[in-house]
Amino acid sequence: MTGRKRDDDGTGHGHSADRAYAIIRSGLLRDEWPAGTRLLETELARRIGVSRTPIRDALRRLVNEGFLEYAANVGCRVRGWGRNDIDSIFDLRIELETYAARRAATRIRPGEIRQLTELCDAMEAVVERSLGLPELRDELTPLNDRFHTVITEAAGNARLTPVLASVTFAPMVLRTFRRYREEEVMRSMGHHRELVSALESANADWSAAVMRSHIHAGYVAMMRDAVFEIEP
Amino acid sequence: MTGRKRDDDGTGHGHSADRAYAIIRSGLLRDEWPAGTRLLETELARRIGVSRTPIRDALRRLVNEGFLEYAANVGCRVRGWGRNDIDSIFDLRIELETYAARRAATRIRPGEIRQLTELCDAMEAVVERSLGLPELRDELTPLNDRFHTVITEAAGNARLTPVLASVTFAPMVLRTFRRYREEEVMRSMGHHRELVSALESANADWSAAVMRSHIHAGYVAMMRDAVFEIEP
DNA sequence: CAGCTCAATATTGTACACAATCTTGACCGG
DNA sequence: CCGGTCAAGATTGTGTACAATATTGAGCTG
Repeated sequence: MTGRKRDDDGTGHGHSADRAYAIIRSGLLRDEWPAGTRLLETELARRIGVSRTPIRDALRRLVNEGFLEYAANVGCRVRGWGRNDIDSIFDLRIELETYAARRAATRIRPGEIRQLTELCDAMEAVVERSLGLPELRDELTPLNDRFHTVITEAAGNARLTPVLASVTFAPMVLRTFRRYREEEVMRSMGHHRELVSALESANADWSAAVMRSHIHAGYVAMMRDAVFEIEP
Repeated sequence: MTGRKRDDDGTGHGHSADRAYAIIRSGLLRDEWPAGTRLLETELARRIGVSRTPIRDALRRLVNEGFLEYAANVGCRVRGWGRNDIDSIFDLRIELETYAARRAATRIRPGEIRQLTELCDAMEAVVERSLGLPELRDELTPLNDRFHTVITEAAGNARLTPVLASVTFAPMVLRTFRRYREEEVMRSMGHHRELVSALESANADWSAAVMRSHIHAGYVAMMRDAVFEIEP
């Protein structure tokens, strides 16, 4: 890890607020609270062992990132998602990541190509190890994340990275690989290798087309057997 | 100057944080502080007449919207804009608003078409009145904003509106009309009318093409005679 | 019994005091 | 004279008390 002595994402505050943010976010990713649950500032403050002030900062960040919904004088609720949210998010990802791949094809540098290749190697090694144990596939998520981030940043649009981060609805996307069938994992790895080839040959249209296929395939896996809540 | 802290409106429950947010945002849009200026919580609290707590909430929102930069234990600075930022933002607007127009063409409802027509009427009335007085063109901004928002929401993608807002609400986009030449204002009004026609005929490709032209034209006006700061 | 009123309670919003951290500038040594 | 060091001041981060507002549920009314 590089020298990051403190929260560095631009909205971080002090130490307590960061800790509260990390703890609450981790609970949300573990589905600790069902959708619609009110997160009470006092209770969180007691559980985490800080005052309400840093809790409020943490909750505001989680609202901004789409984990929670906020209402004045009422507070925060855990956000649920339905078919409509998944459709919206994947639709936007198709637009934005395809745009990123198209631009990256003519801008990416050799060092970034090398990073992508190494990430492919690492992901395939994880796949190899996880053949009978789907839980191990969770290790793919951070590698896949970095793969896409390298392409996003190679696109050379300063605002694209934060926009894409705000679109990617973490609670949902984080578990994508769990829904994949084994052959879909293989196909995903193939897409990654093909993307590297397309980018390396500076072929913008090819790069964009592979990325579009890649995200469509993820959408199908996400929608399969999905059970959605009733939205009020 | 005119900040009266008691009973500022008829609603009676004006939240201090909302009021602080509105006041600071208004100052930022009026270029009250040069880029790089530190906004001190204590001073803002004194000027606005509330405590630091709602000021901090307002500053967090403005950081999230891209008006300010934040550093831990240092506070907020007014964000400056360079050529790279403008390129990035208009590039993203082209992608996202074109996507919105393409989708809206087959989803927009008669009531929304009517709204767009009325907004065109209102904008053209403002243009008429402002022929010799470019300052009056600032009145176009909220109308133009609503025009684009109607199309964005007609696209039927739940996540698109906040994403576009986070890209578009940048301070410089809000001042676009001041940079337009008179014939460019006319062309912009023409684009709006053409968009309504394209949407009304449910022609997705036509709608997308007009929107793309519309934003390209705005980009050219924004870049003309622009003087950029030296970025650190 | 359904629906409403309204007071008691619970929860968020704000103010303020203190702690932690950064910034500034004088002082010192080379 | 220049650069580093460190203490004093300035500014943000956190804790806590109180005010404003929403929620809840009992009691009332038709």
